[in-house]
Order: sequence, then C-alpha cells, then structure tokens
Amino acid sequence: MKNPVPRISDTEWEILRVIWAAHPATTGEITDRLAQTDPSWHPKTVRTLLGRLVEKGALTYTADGRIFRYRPLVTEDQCVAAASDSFLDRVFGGSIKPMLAHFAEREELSAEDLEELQKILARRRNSR
Amino acid sequence: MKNPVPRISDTEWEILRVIWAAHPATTGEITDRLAQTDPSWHPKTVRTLLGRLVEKGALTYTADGRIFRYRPLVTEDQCVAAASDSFLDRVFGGSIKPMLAHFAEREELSAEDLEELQKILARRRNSR
DNA sequence: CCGCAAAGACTACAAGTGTAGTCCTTGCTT
DNA sequence: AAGCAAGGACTACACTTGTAGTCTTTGCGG
Repeated sequence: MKNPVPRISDTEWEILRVIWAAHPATTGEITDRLAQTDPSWHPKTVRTLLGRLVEKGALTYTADGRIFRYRPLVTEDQCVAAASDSFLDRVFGGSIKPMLAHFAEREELSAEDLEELQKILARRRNSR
Repeated sequence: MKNPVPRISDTEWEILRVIWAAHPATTGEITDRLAQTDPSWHPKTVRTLLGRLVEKGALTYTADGRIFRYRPLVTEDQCVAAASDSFLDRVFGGSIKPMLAHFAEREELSAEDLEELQKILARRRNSR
C-alpha cells in the first residue's frame, strides 16, 4: 500500500526542492525561484518536468482558473532515504560504514561540523 | 589533462566492481563473477556493457587471441569521489553535514561502526 | 471589445540505459 | 575433417532524461 517513492532525476530534484521549500506553488513561482539560483531554466522545461513529476506521482496540483498550484505527494525525507539507499548500493555496495568514512575524510567539514557529528554519534551510542 | 571520470550507470558500476576486484579479467570471468551474486546476468548484456565502458574510457582491453582481457582505466576512488559529489549535489544540495547526519541516524550501524567513525572524526579534529 | 502575452496541452528529438538478439568466425571436440 | 559452442561485432528497441518548440485558449491591458 505504500507506493515506493518514484525515481527522481537530477533536474526533477531541483524542481522538487523548491516545491518542498514552499507549497503550494504555481508554475510561475516555481520557475522564478529556480531562475534565481540558475537563470538558465527555461519555462517550458519547467513545465515539462512538472508534468513528468505529476505522472510519476511525486506531485499533484489543483487548477485555480488556468493556473496550477502544485504540492508534493512525497516528502523530502522519503526521497532522500530512497536516493541514499540507491546511492549506497551503487557506489558502496550497500555498506554504510565505508561510505561514512569516505565522506568524513573530505575537506569541506569545519571543526564545528566535526564536533556536531561527534555529538550525533555519541548520542546514538548512548541510546544503545 | 585529467579527463573527468565518465558518468557510470547503475549496471556499469556492477561491472566495474568485479573488475576492480581482480584484473585483468576476461569476459567469461567477469560474467561468472557477476552471476555468482546475481544469476540473472546475461552474457550478452555483459558484453554490451563492457563495450560501453571501453567507449567511455573507463576500461581498456588487450586481445589475447580471440579473448579480451579487460582492465580499468579509472580507479574506484575516482569513481567513488565523482559519484559522491554528484549525489551530494542532487540530494543534499551540496552540503555535506546534513548528509552525514542523515546516514549517522540510520539503523544499520553497529556499536563498533559508531566507535570507529568517532575515531575517524576525532583524528580529523586533532589533525587540525 | 480586441489582440497579445501567458498558461497549459501536446510534440520533438537526441543521448543514455537496460536488456538482449543475430551474424560471423574460429578453436576445440569427437 | 566437420560441426558446434563460444567470442566478438553489430543491431534492436523501448524507456528515461534534458531541453525545448508548436498549437490552443483565455484573461487582461488598452
């Protein structure tokens, strides 16, 4: 009964991100918000992708006159979990620890990040 | 001068994994090893994918009679790094910390895993 | 009241992917 | 020696993805 989260492509993620951030959202709003971070978004492309996301069951809309208002049918958490699983399988053969080790070694982490992560780990260890 | 790592698809990852594990490897060896973990691999499919990976520049081969021996042109580390970057961008908008937090919260980590990860983080913090 | 810009519907199209199938050659088996 | 199975070359084909373009309708600004 729980339809598995549909597969979300690269560009579709961008669309979903702005919708998760604030919904319902009209096509125009979505296009504008996308264009703010990347002006190369073409309105027609946005429309196509919105249509595909509706087909996939990731979005619905309600028509308000000739304007559509989109809202998500899948949560960001669901999609993150699904994408993470698939990434883990593909790239790390499904095992989480090497994966975390890989990222923990990367440069971009600040001292505060590291500290916070240690707290997360510590909390988990204590809660058994 | 460093050709960017080619984009590797899901099934191509599986192929590469067995080649990284032991190379050079003949088509037959590769097919057999794949079939061990998943008997549904069809030899023709393997051949097609090997061809594509060669086109992409991820593999080369040397012909030994009518038999090809494949070896990687890209390292697993390179591919892991590239795939990780792309995953990070797609799913977490490029920021590493929320990503690590997400995985650190998952169930599959054992107490030993957690401990080891804390060590990694601690080491990083100390090394400045 | 009318024409136009904008929204949506439908169409396009090449590249990438998953998954083989067919055809040709040749080394090995009887 | 003959034939067959295995390798490789080339072909197939539907689905997904990125990226729009054309066609139709309609509310709004003059």
